[in-house]
Amino acid sequence: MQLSYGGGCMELPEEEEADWLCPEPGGRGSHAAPGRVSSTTLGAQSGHNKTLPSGSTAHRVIVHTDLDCFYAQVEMIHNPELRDKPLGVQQKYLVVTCNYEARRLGIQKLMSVRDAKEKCPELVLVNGEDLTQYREMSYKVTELLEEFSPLVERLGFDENFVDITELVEKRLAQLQRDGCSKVSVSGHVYNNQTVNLHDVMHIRLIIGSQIAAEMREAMYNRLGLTGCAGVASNKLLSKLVSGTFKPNQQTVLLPESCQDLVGSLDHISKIPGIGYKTTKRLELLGLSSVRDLQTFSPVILAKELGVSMAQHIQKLSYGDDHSPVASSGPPQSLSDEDSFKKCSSEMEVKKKIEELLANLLDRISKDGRKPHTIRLTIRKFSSTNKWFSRESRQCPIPSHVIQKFGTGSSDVVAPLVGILMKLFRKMIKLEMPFHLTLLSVCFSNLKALPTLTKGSIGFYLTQSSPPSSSGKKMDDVPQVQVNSCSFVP
DNA sequence: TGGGGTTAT
DNA sequence: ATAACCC
Repeated sequence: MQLSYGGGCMELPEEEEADWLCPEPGGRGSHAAPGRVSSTTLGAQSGHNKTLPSGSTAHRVIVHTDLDCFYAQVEMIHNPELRDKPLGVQQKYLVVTCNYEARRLGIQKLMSVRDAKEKCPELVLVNGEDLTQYREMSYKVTELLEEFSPLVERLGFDENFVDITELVEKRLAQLQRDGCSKVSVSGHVYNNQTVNLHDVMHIRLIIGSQIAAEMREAMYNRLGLTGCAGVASNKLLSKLVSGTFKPNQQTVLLPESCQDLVGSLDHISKIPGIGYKTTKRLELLGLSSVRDLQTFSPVILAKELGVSMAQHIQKLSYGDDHSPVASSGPPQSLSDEDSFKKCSSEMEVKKKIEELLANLLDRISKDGRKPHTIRLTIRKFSSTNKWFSRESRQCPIPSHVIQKFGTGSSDVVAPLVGILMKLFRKMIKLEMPFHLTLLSVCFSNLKALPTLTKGSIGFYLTQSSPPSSSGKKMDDVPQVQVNSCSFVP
């Protein structure tokens, strides 16, 4: 089967199609009570009816989406000439991602530019150190997915989790009302497992696969982006299964294949949530396969990692993950960083900080919210270094500086540079030689502007004393400090 | 090894 | 403030 799109065709695997006889079309209680997921009654096969309480975590349908080589795709949309060429996106000395043309020629993610050029001299490289266009496209994707369900959680710039449980229940109810005829899976079924049309969870997941296909179609038609999707009953599983058929395909996991999926991972470090450090500690305990972790003594594991961590990762090893899809909403922090070979004088530091700050101020003004905390992070050069060690200092932003954020051209730069240089001196003694390889500035504790509702104190204060638009001599005029009031949202 | 992000301690 | 995790 092929789905055709504006710009071409996308291959999708065959549909598995079958009749699904609806036990109880349109009958009793087909409308869900507000606040709860609609009851689903299974006719013929079940001896007991099942009801999902609102917020139940037991029968969720989760989609994980994962764009194909995201940065490279954005660059190709921007410059279609690059379409048919091997393309890599470069940050400093690294090719951080590349298109599939380049992958066919042996280029891999995070390969050094040296190795990449050696492997493939025709490789076209574009600089991807400025993330602006990627970030913008990334949020367009998240917003598109939010049209399906408000429960969308971002993971990096190119992945999202969507909890579509309620949407699935609606469609299920609609199918039953229609006296439904057919339900067919979209995309792959993990393990080629046979769908049991008398199993409601199978039906839910199949409906989920259709929704996932609609999501991918919308991403392609409206944004020009291709990607993978995985459908399963929790975040962990949806993420693991989305990667099983790689470029631009989707896969649904039925519950019976869960153990096969986690068992297919060749190492515990492949479980999302088990990172570098935990992997090392588990290896010291002699654990390397997922089965090793599943069958290891929980008591001894807890002695090494603490009860909480131990229970958490052991559950993960079974494919158990009850963590909710937490809507990301707008970002919690905005940061800008730059790495370099060497920075060793206060003047250079100040210059870099001013650059980072200028970019951040631009971004924060578009965001609309105001940061109440600022942080400076550095990385010191060290040959024997534990290689990624950063130090940071943060402080509140004075309220009189916060005021000046939204208001266009006001001079917020000087006081912030002052603050950042003070933070810098807390970490670096200027009388000692230093050698930095990274500087980063971060705005956090972002607060929405107070909403001026009729009746609020803020409303009348700003009505009687509107902000001056002169922008220059605001310091002479006593300003109403709306943001520092205790009634901000 | 980049340039971002998040949550837990 | 750092350390862990994710991409």
